[in-house]
Amino acid sequence: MEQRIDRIKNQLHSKSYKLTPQREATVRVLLENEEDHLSAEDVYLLVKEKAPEIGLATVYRTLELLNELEIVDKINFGDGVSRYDLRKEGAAHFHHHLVCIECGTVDEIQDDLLGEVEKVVEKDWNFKIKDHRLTFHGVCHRCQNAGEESEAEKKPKKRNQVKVR
Amino acid sequence: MEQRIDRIKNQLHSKSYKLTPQREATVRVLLENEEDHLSAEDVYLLVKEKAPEIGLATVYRTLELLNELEIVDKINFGDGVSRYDLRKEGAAHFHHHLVCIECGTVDEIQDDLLGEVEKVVEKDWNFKIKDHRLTFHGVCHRCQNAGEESEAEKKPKKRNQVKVR
DNA sequence: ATTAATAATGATAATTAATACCACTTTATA
DNA sequence: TATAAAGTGGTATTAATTATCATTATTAAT
Repeated sequence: MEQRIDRIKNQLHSKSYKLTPQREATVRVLLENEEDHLSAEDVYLLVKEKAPEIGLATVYRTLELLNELEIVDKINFGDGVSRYDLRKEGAAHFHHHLVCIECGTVDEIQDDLLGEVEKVVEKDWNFKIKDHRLTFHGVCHRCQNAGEESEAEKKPKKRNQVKVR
Repeated sequence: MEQRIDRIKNQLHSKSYKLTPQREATVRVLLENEEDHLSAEDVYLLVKEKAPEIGLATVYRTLELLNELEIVDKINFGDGVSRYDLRKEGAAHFHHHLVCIECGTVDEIQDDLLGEVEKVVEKDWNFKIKDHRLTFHGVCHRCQNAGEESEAEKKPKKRNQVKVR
């Protein structure tokens, strides 16, 4: 965790930005909720718990900055809000997502599924790929088994689930 | 064109919706601009040229309806507006997009690039895929050749290009 | 055909995510 | 230290979308 913060600090410094306390608090929230897909509002509320004096505008600015530096990726699952997803360190490509249309959960796929596809696109369409977004919408393994599931096994819904309107 | 409208009319009727004059005007705009990726506002302005009495709310409602019936797909390229894209008739899957970060143009890929990938996802993640979104961000063939291009060849920018903030 | 119920529309108000603005504070630099 | 530059917080503003509601079609029932 601390090493991760240090590396992010260096990334900022290398572009002559500072890791201010507000920015650090924001980064910590992102790290502590790495498996989630938080909206700016979500991040704001979580940061406020630890640093109540922070302003919403600063959170937006920080997320925008982190996005420009490719520390986070801004994604949109079609529910009206942008969400911010930390890039995995050392990942060659942005990961993919599985959005469940039943429960709203978003799972991540870290595997590079698009290697071959990207070769085809670059060659056949003469398109220089810089980034990609791949999201599948469907029914997750949990909801497929929902009938067989005992009451005790049912996981509570999380507050920051994606809910497509 | 007329046959296409007829089939859409039937799709609506089969779910007991009517193809009202307003809905038909909206569908016509979508058909006449099939290669574009219009926002609701874009559609509204174009419909208004032919049927000035139409209201913005009706356009939004119609697009929402067409989306539910899977006649159009609602997509978001990260520039803050939803765009509406007609499904190709008989297409097994929603097509893919190439968004140019230089000129903002969106090109479409009709080929099914994800057949194998989807098999893997369904099997390895036990995820029942209903839909997908695949977008590549990068530099289009036109912008890669921009230097070699003569003044006369430069195409004017289109009004409804996607411009990522 | 007339009426009652239902569906659809248009105008506009309300909502909400995101951005702009501006006075103030902190940090770096001459 | 002074002085510029960078960053922040609060709030106003913008802009996309949705909600509301009175009015107008359309359909179904009598």
